[in-house]
Amino acid sequence: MRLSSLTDYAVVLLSAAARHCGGLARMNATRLAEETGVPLPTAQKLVSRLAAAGLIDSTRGTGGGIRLSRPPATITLADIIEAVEGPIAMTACVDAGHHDCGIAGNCRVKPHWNAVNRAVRGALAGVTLATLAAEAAAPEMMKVEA
Amino acid sequence: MRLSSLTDYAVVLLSAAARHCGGLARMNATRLAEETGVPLPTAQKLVSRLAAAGLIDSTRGTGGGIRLSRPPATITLADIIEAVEGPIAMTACVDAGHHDCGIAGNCRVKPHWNAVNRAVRGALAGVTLATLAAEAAAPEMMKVEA
DNA sequence: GGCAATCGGAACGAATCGGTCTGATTTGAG
DNA sequence: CTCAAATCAGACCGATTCGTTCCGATTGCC
Repeated sequence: MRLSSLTDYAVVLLSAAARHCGGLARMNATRLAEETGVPLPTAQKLVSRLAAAGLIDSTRGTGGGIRLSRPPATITLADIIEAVEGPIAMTACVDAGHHDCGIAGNCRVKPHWNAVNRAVRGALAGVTLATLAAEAAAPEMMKVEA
Repeated sequence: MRLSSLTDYAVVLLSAAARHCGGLARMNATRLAEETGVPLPTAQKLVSRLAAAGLIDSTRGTGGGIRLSRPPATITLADIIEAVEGPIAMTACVDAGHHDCGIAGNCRVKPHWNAVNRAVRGALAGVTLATLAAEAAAPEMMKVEA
């Protein structure tokens, strides 16, 4: 129940991009890496995936770079996670294409997984990049959940 | 963003246990494995973890077995996930004891992760074992989210 | 006191994830 | 028009984690 560190990096990179003129200015992966501390090769890899998912527009060549393809308020955490890790499927049952579950017919829990899936995805879709890029959080958010 | 297959198995096992006399009758790992299709060694391992987490009471020796330590309605999906996978921490930042994040001070996203964490955990805590063990789901729940 | 059955922990193998390197493509200057 | 610099894009390799399997410790019955 932990999202990969690549996803964490992706959020950091996108937040940094969003903070620069609201993401309208053209950035490149190298500068984003320097600014955030994310290793450059990793940042390049993430840029590729995010571009493939349509979250950012990338332009090659000298003077090229990347840019958010949508306003930060319309990019949700669920979008970012799906772009980096693939579809949000809590169990293999839910993921289309994986029907090799040994339990199969006996599994009486399977019908409930989709509801769980939607609940989690809904929670993630409620967080936008605009929120994540905000400078300071409310004090209550600073408290570490023990 | 997918919970491990062990967690999936744990939910199946606990649901099966809950269905037998509301979990009051004493079951053993072998029978649960036969009934659900979960491999026996895996079921045994899960029983150990669930017992260590206090979700079930286990008794060794001939005629021993396991039993839910609480009513199914008071056991949430979040409890099961934490028992099998450990604390629900979406990022390494949130998990206490892991402070080796290379970004550290520069990371302006970190304050927001706890809020995300609580949102996801809240969604999981809203699903109880009693719900998961119910025989049939509403028709809308059967629809696969493409 | 011996035996059988059960849970509990430790070791092995496999798969996925993260990081690095090299190549293809485009723009700008000369 | 040609060359060169800069950028994104894809392929390879090592490392960590996950899942499985096997063996030992403990308990109750005979």
